[in-house]
Amino acid sequence: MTDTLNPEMQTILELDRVIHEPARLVILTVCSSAEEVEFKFLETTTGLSKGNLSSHTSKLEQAGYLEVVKAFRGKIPVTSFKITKTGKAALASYWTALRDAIPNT
Amino acid sequence: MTDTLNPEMQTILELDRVIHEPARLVILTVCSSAEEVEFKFLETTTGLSKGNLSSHTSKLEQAGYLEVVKAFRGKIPVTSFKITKTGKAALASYWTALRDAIPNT
DNA sequence: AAAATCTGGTTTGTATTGCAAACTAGTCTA
DNA sequence: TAGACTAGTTTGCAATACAAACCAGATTTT
Repeated sequence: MTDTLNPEMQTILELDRVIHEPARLVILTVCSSAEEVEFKFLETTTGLSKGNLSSHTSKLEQAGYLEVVKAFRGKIPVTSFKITKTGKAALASYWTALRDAIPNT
Repeated sequence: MTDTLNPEMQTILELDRVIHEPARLVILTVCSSAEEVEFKFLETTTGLSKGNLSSHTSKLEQAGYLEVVKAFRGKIPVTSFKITKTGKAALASYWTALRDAIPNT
């Protein structure tokens, strides 16, 4: 029993809270595996409510992790999301931090 | 591009929020690696404020994940924590869920 | 022995969040 | 042209995370 927390635990305390929220982690991870992802797709696949999804994507946009692309399909508005470089990097180091922290048994 | 979220992402959306909070994850993980852990020890090692630490441990107690042991060392009160069976189980399945969700690259 | 200080926490107040219900803006249908 | 549908945003509220303030008692100082 020492007096210092092991480093992995420290990194957990410093995890990026924007990404740590499960809904946003999923959104970002989905976006990281495709060129561009539509709002509607995220809504149906994640099961998040529109409102909830909207605020999480806004937060990810504000953080600079997601780029929001507004377009029309015919006359119908379609909102899509693209992960940014910053977003990719942040996600990667989030996963890395976690991977290092998980007890390996 | 399908219409179903992969299962790992689903489990992320269902993560135990009591454990997901970084402070509590650290507290619980530390407690899982020792018979009994003192408040003071957690305070100094984690760097959490007393108040913050107090409310997180209360929450873990309410969830049935931690047992709180109140005692005296001489005349000084000492509060210690022991992880419960439920707590151990919850922590284990939290880690498992995460391990399964982490992209393996 | 009174006052001040220290120890070990708990409670309170506040700002931030996560969430869905309600709303907005426009399109399609009867 | 009224009503329903699509695609999202905004609003209101309950729950959090956090530290400042507080409390009970032990110890030290004057």
